[in-house]
Amino acid sequence: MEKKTFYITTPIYYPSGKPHIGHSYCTVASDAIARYKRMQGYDVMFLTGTDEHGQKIEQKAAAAGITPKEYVNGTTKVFQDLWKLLNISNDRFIRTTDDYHVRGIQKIFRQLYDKGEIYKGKYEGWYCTDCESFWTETQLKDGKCPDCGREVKWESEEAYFFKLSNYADRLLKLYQDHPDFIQPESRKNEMIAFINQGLQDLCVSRTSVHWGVPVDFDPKHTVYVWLDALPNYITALGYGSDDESDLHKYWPADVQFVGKEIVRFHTIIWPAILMALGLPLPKQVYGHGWLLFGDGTKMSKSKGNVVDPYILCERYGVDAIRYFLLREIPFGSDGLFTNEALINRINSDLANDLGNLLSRTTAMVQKYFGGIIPQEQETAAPDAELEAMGNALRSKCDKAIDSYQFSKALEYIWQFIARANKYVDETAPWALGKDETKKARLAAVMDHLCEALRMVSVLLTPFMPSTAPKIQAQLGLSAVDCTYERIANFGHFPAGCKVSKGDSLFPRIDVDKEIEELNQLIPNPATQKEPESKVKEELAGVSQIGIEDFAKVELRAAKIMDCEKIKRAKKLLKLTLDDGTGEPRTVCSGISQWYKPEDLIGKTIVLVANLKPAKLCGVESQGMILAADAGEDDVKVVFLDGVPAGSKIR
RNA sequence: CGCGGAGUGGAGCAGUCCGGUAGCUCGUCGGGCUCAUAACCCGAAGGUCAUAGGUUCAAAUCCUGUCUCCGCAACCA
Repeated sequence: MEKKTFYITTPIYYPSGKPHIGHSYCTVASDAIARYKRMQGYDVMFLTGTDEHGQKIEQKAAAAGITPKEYVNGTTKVFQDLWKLLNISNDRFIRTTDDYHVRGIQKIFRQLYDKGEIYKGKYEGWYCTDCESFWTETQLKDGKCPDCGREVKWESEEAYFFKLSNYADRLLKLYQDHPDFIQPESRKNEMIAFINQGLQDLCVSRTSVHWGVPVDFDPKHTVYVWLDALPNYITALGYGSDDESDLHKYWPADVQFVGKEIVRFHTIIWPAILMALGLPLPKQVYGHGWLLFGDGTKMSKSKGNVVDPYILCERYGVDAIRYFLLREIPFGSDGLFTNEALINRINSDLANDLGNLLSRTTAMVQKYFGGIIPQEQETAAPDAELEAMGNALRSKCDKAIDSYQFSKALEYIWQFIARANKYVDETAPWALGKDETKKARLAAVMDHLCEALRMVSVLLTPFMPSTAPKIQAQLGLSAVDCTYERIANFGHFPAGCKVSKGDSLFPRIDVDKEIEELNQLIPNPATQKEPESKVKEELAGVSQIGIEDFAKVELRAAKIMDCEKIKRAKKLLKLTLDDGTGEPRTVCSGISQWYKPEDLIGKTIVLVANLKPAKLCGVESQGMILAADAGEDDVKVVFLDGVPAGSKIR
């Protein structure tokens, strides 16, 4: 009989830098599912990979003086090495630069074009010739290219578009007919709201980006990220190649794990592409939460507050990290990542509960029976409760796993571990050991403890793939004793196992000492100050100007007549100024964080009077006022006292 | 009135859809045990469930207003 299949994917990561703990989180979660399903007997396909095209990579490579391909060869290797370190059991690893993927994408593009799902149109925006980049109005800095600061022009570029706008109804129907398609539930409403705002057709090619898959029938176009990256989930299975057997075997995916920030792409664009191709849709897209730091900020490369998975694995072991990620944070929600929480979990769950249970059990079997539990056993009252819990354990975990509630599954396992520890107390084997007539009872107690640990070890295998075998080795178990089938219920600890006390699974960590050392290794983003060098750089970065340049700036004293918050804006105050001309003048200033309107009314400030007006949050700002960056997160407006409005300042 | 999430004992969370003794983990305090990684077991203290109203016999849970925090969007000219 054919085995049932199970296809699970992670997003393909963008290798423009080193992977951080957030990448690890999603991948470890997927791995646990993949391993669990394999254990249950599924024919599993577990895919991860890297999204290697695009302008950012092109630029990074250029900066490094190497080709984009050389660049991604290096960075992708880092990802692959990390997955190896983290014991990730992916069956395939797709790189969007792989030949088969490129061919698959070209075929998809052509197919959609032939079907009329893709058409040629114009992409418009502000264009910087030097950077060969389009920018939206809002990306511009001072009306100029945010990258190089040069002038930009309103230009249009020929581009291909995917008729995403045609799919709104079908997508809404999809969500309605398959309520589980988007998980967790709360994200679904966001997607519905997004669709109801109106879907635009999607630009799927660029002529300004060269590092990507060329459109084979129009090679000056490069396939843009959506149509390049998303279909990796099917090109990895051979879509568009000579051999599509894997596609037929595994597609549609059973679940696709993605970060909540890309749920939109995976639940709107991706299904629309599949509909256009006439392919079945994934059964579920699961948007997991983010790992946040103690101060609640998101983990990201740009903020430089990346927790290094390598350092963590090196210090605590891979399984401890895997355990923490899956146990601490309910999968759908955001969670805090703190050193304290990590060490606490390791100490209390892994060292005290699990490690210590194994340690005390093996020590006693060795001490009382020389390592082999006698078969002559006598049961007693406390046994029943432990047995009952053991009997229910596997199905409880199955259920939690089926809804991807890792923390729940682990919680059940730990409830059982706690029960086993309590069982030791109830049965007091050290007392039994002193009485020769109680040997049979003692044997039963040891058997129960070893059996509990056996079941635990099997259930932990998907989560902690290197710890589980260590437990089994100390219990003297062989592989055939450690299958999913053999933990359906309690009571199958094999006779004659040679139990021996081994090394501690997880040594206890001295919290205070460790935190101190960690903080030196991993800078705490909450307390870390901006590097001083940056300030110096900025000072040095301003080149000298002549007085004629300064004369171009018209500074005038102006009195604040009125001031109010701009409702839609978080940071902006709208100031009405008397600049001496008699005409009131409106200026916006991003200082609402530091000043209340009533604090400002009546004060006199320095106005940059000849600044080109700009629209901010719908309000035209005719100039700017001077203020000082007084510190890390502090701004002080420059006030003038006793100067008539309109006075020139030089 | 932009969209969304959240406010529950010292900390982190569950419970909210489907009203009915406020629960879990860690921490604190007291006790027990000694097989074990000073681990394990038992017990206790500690919460007006952000706030103000409303519905109800009954509200953390439903409704309305308010405040605060966090993402996203849009702006520190």
